[in-house]
Amino acid sequence: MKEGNERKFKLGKLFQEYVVAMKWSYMRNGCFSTNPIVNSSLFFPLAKHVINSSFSEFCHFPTYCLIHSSSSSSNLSNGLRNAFATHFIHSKLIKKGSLHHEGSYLLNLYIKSRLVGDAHKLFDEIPQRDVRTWTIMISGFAQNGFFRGAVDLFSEMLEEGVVPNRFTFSSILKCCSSLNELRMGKAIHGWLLRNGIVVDVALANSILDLYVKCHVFDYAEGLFESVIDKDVVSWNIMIGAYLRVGEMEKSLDLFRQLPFKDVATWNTIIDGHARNGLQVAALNLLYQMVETGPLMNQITFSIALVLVSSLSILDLGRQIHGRILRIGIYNDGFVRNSLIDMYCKCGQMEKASAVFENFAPYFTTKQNSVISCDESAAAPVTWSSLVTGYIQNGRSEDALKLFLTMVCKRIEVDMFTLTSLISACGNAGLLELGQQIHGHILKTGHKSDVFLDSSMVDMYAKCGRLDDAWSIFKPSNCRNIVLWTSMISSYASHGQGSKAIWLFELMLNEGFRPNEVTFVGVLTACSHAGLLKEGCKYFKLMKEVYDIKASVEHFTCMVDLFGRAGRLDMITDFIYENDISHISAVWKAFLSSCQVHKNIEMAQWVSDKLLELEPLQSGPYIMLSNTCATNHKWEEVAKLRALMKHRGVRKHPGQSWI
DNA sequence: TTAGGGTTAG
Repeated sequence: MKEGNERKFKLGKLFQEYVVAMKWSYMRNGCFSTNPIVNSSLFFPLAKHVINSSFSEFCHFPTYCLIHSSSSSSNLSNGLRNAFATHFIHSKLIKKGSLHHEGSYLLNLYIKSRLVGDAHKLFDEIPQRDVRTWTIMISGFAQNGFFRGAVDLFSEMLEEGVVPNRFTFSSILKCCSSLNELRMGKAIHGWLLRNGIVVDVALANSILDLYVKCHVFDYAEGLFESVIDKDVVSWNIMIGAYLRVGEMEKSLDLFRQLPFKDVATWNTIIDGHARNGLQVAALNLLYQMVETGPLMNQITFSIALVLVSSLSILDLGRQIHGRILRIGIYNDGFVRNSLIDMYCKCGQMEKASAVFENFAPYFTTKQNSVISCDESAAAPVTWSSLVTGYIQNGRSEDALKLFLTMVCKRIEVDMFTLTSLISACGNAGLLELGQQIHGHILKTGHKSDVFLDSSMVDMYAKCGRLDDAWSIFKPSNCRNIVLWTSMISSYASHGQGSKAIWLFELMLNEGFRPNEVTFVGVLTACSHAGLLKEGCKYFKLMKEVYDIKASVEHFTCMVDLFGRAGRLDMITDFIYENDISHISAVWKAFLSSCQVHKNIEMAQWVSDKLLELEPLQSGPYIMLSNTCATNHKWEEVAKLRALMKHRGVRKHPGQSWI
């Protein structure tokens, strides 16, 4: 037998053993019936493929198998299949004693199966490691997000005297941009130039990406201009760069100049518009893509669904859902999650949970302890989306039930979910549950997170525990404007105006720039503490120093401020000076001030203004009627009630939990 | 080169 044929024969034998072992494993996991490999229509073409292929192709066999089975409704995880196959092949190679020759193939396979730890162990066992071996390991680390590890490996490699190649550099440059290590990246760029290394397009693109990610635009533009054989990737990087900093004209200019736009070009430009608040333009671009552009991929669908969510066009969302089903990319984790998120944001919780339920088998397989790397990474996002969806749709109870299910199923509850849950506890006044979740966070030793801290401060404050809120805020080492605002607003809502202002001044001293919400907190603090002068000062500061346009919330705070200070006369001037007489919320605040000060004439005038804006709302009638009642004007009260009845305005009675 | 979930006001 010729050497080549012998090799094929051996591979065929190996394949048979593999299939037998795999079947056994499926049976043990109770997944036999759903196993696509036992389906004969798949089995024979695959067998043929493997027997005719080289060893390296054989190593990709599980991936190949996965591509074919991913559109069927297999509930067996891909990662498991890959991991199993990889371990199996590894054991065979050890028996054959050919780890020496085939080591880098196997290493590649471990990386593809995302078994980075196993790959590293194998890497240490391989006796002779060349550039190839090192590069597979380094890029494997980089692909799986272990950027520091990759950089450490890189320096080890240099110490051992192995000379890196283009691929090594490309991987390391990716790490530099992810770690924001501009200096290291620049050093590598310089080294390449000094040593006359041929910088091909791919490598140039890595450098371009580094400069873009590290925000050195002049370098990026210079490099972009100087690269002669630019490919579509180079263009896409530059287009994306301009979009990220809001340079819409520049990005569109490049977009128009580019003759061959690929799917990534379109995805970049559509998403970039959406992220810059230009949703309608993004939608038009999407339509343009459907008509004249390349075929949409799963990323396009994901982007489109996010766009639909922000525009709340449920019909379009449904159409996209249909298209996703037809194309058969329903199993993509991102697409699935965007779909759930879209239904949540459009208030369609039933639809959202239906999509979620369709994937339930993925998660229940955990009982059989088969959950893959891919799915364990995707699952918490999906759960989190649904939990958050329930909370945002005011269904805290459903959210909490789902949370309990997650705990029972031992699905990792990540920071995103915990943040939403804490916020829900705050809104519902569920102090005990909030404390339990807080305890859970402390026990599991999650890292400090500014989102979580903000919602925790808010939760404790809303549940009346200002001291606990402070004890979260004080030691926090990752303060941002939202966290400061939460604490300032907490003091404000507890009537501790001077403390809120003290904290605000402290924040300014530390160099934080207040946003519109911060000023709502500060103005509320002033109004609750009767600090008329300070309130006016900060309102001016907001507009003149921080260039923040006053919104309805700020105006109502100001009206409230004048009202509580008993300066009803100032309110009218304020309303006309700021040209806000068309905003009903302002008049409502005014009316409630009239009620507090028992000023019946003013209340009458204000409620007339309010009724011009909202003739069918019960609020103005009720508030005016209450003002009359506090002044014992019972005839007026009766007249108002009659008028309401005549105009068909109904007041829904309030209800209390107590 | 391109994609998903979280915090603060009223």
